[in-house]
Amino acid sequence: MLYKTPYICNIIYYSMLSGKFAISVHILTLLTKFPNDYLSSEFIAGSMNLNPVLVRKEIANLKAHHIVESKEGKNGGTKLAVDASKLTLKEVFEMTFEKIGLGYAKNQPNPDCPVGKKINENLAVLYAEMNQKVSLQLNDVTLEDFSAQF
Amino acid sequence: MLYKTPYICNIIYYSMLSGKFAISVHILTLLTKFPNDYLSSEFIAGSMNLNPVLVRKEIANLKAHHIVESKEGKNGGTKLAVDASKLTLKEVFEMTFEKIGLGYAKNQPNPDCPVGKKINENLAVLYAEMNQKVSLQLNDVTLEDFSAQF
DNA sequence: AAAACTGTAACTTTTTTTATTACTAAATAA
DNA sequence: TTATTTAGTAATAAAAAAAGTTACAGTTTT
Repeated sequence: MLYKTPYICNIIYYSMLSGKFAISVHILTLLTKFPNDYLSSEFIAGSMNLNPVLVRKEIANLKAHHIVESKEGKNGGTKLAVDASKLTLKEVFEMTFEKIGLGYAKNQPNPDCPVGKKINENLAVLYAEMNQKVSLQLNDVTLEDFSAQF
Repeated sequence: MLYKTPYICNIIYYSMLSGKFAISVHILTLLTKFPNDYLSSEFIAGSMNLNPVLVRKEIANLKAHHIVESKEGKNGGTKLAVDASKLTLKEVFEMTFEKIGLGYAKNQPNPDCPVGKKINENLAVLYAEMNQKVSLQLNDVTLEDFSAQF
């Protein structure tokens, strides 16, 4: 009897690409430039010099947000599912789960120290304001605007 | 004959702490709270739950910018060298070499693709504007303001 | 002279990111 | 109807980055 892998993944493992926003914007710009074609992950990966599997993972996220659609099989690929003039970079920003900020120390600070106890909370307030300002900025740039620069 | 290490380091190796800004702000807040004491790296590390050597490395950077001073030897440590009401978080931001942004894809994009060729340049323009807005925000917060929250 | 610090080099370990391999499923075209 | 191309995704491996550790020279203070 042949053992067949059951094609199930219990461990939810998702590569956390460091530049998710940059990668998503790159993908979306390409799709905007070729609005009538289904672009393959291989082609997109070629423009980004990135592994095609990682491109497909990012596309999976964009698909979950219904801004692109894919077609499997020969001549398959991905194309834009929305109007580039209607999609703002703020929406892309939110889809990539990214947050602006200047980081937190990795370890949990000492709760017995008055500073340690509240440092992350106070930094969070500072960073929240940053996010608000950045969101306003990104809300003014549509994918069409951004793509028109190329 | 005993071999003695020559106390020279040719390879410039500097741990690139991910939350340099957060760590520096934490250190500076502690120094502001205890303006009359030289705080040891051990003490600071205890509040941050971080290795003392890493604290000393961050302090080295702050020293290079002349905003703190250290004293070696017994009862030594670090204290603020400037007025907390004169130092803004924008200055700290700049000292930690941090830049706001949403990242770049790690690999160099394909220069033969019109999008790959210009993607980083166009993202940089976007990010530059973000930095400007964030700088304006941080310029309004002094170390004294921030520390007063604790 | 002992003790308590800073400063910093040289590793080591851990964690995070990125890449690869492998295979299922789907769609197309010859 | 069969070969081919493509998406989707699991599992693993490799590479890179971050954090931690050890060790010790040099400084002050007591």
